[in-house]
Amino acid sequence: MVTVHDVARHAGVSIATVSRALNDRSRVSAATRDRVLRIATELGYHPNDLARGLAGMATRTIALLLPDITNPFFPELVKGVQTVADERGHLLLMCHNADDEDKAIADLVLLRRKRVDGILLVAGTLPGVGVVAASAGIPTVVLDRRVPGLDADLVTVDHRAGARLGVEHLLGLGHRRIAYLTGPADVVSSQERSEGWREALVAAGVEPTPDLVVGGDFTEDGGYAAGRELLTRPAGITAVFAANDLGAIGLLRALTEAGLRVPDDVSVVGFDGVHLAAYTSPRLTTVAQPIFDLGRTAAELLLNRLAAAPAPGSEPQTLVLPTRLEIRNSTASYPLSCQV
Amino acid sequence: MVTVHDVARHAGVSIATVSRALNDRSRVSAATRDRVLRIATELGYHPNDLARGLAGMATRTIALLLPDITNPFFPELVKGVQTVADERGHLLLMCHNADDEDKAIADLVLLRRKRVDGILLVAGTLPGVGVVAASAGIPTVVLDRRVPGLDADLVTVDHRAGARLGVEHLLGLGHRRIAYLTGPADVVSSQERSEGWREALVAAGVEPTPDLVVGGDFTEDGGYAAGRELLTRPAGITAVFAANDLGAIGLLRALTEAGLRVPDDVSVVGFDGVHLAAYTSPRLTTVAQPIFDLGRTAAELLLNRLAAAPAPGSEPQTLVLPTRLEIRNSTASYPLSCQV
DNA sequence: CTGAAAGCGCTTACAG
DNA sequence: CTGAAAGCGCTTACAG
Repeated sequence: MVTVHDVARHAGVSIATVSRALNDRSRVSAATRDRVLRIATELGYHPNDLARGLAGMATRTIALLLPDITNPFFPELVKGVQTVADERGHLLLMCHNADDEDKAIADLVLLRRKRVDGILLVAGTLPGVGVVAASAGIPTVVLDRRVPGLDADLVTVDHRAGARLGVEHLLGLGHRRIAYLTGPADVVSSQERSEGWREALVAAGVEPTPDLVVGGDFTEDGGYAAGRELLTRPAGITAVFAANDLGAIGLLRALTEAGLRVPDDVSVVGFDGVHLAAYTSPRLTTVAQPIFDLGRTAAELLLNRLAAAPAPGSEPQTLVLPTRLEIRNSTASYPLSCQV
Repeated sequence: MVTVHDVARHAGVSIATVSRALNDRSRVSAATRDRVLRIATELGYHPNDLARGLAGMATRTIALLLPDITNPFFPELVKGVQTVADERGHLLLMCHNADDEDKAIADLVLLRRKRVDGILLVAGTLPGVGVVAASAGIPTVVLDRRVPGLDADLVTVDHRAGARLGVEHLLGLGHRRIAYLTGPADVVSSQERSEGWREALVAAGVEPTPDLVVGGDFTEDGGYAAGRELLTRPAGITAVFAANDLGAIGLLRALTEAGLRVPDDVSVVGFDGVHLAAYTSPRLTTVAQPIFDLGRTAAELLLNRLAAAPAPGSEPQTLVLPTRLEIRNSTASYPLSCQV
């Protein structure tokens, strides 16, 4: 490995000058800098980031902690983050914790040892107690879901308002008996979407009775099981609002398998707006989040914080991006529908 | 930040002893070691990996380079890799290059600076020339797709044999005019699947004419466009073999939209066996790769290499895992089908 | 079993 | 503008 010493020797300068030429573009003569740079290139010099970090420099590395890599929501989010990281010359490291808080904490411990500059945290089902401690002192932006107790910037959408949007669409179509396919019980965003469903129903004078709620977990499997369960209920359901698209996809399959037609017999609305939702059969009407922008915005917020002078008095920021109802082919008006 | 010096002072020993107690479990008395360990915990000591790496130790970090995070194939692969990394106490870093070789090279350069111990490389469409150079000297295992010129271990499936499996299934059902939905032209695995399709047809006495081939790119969008294109051809096609599941999903949508029924009017076979393929409508018959095991096996191979004494004479290994035909509901026998 | 010292590759005041 | 020196936090022969 070629080091600053090699470059210094070949250039006939000290290692301090090499370092300055490489980093601090100000306090070195143009001629010297050019020569050093040229020789560094000729020699195939690559700075050792470990040494750099040890000597106190930023590592220009941020980490993204993902709770669930299987949900197509996250790849789209990653793209948004990646775009910004690339633009600003930062390396993006991703760690996957499968919604396991201990794994997330372990990742955080290791990332701290590596002296990452900042962290983008998608909270998932994490209660956050251990995570809050493990991320202490590292600039952090939380994505999509709020972590109780974490005093960090947050970028998210208004899940509750989004859910109302979806349910109001169904109400406007004439549906009254609108079931709700939940996400995992301990995920905050899932809870908020649940409240949105409830509020929209109540506002329309419909009682959100327990027989309208069926438990899911944000996966196709969970949505499928929920669909099978719904079919056994004599609830007169004509529409289902699903807490996320992946669950809706599983639900669609259960309904279709049972011989029901969507949207002729039952209407279905999803949440997230993943790319895939445009390819289901029928194409899924859904409450779309600006997923890419969510990632982009969070990354920008983090990198701006890192670039700014450390301002201890600055309040944590919350950015709420808008959702949008994407009407496709899985919803139809009630008079034209039969009941489940 | 508490350092070895703090621990040493509190324990009344030298930093050398602290280091030994922390790492080398042999050359320190049990009593001393226990005391040091206890004090390190009390003080909340966390070793600085930058310093460790600088001093010559392994970083216990491996990186996974992904060409396409949107394809659900990759999340399942990541899970396999992650499992092994966790078991063996390594941090897994993921980098996404969106099939852009320059980005992959940039990642490789940065990862080298960070002194990752080894690399898992999913090659994607990368021609590999620059990548080969950028990964030189770092233990590397290539996943899924061969990189011409890279003298590294390879874990993959026999794409050609897998494709034959899928096409033979259709031939066995009585289909003759079997179209092929390609992947990106420069992806090796896509090319090999294409050859499998061709071979199976030829072996059955069917000529693989150009009007049977339609171009895709492994995405839903590509599959959809290909489906629209196929519909305009007077080729008498009764079945389509798709180079991957995601493409098949887009194809399904184009066919369905045009009023065709799958499998009654057209049979469709995919490739990959992503979880999602069990949730399409109809459920997709596909040539399944052991995706999770692919990731697991590659990670094990890499970590075994890292653990072993550096053996310069050791030949690069190639591990070929079996594919399996997963018959679901998107294929039916030809006599019962009409033509496109 | 344990300590003093050198060294990993860099950056950054401090002088000049 | 430039160099000599100290220091970042660790590990590892080398002595004892």
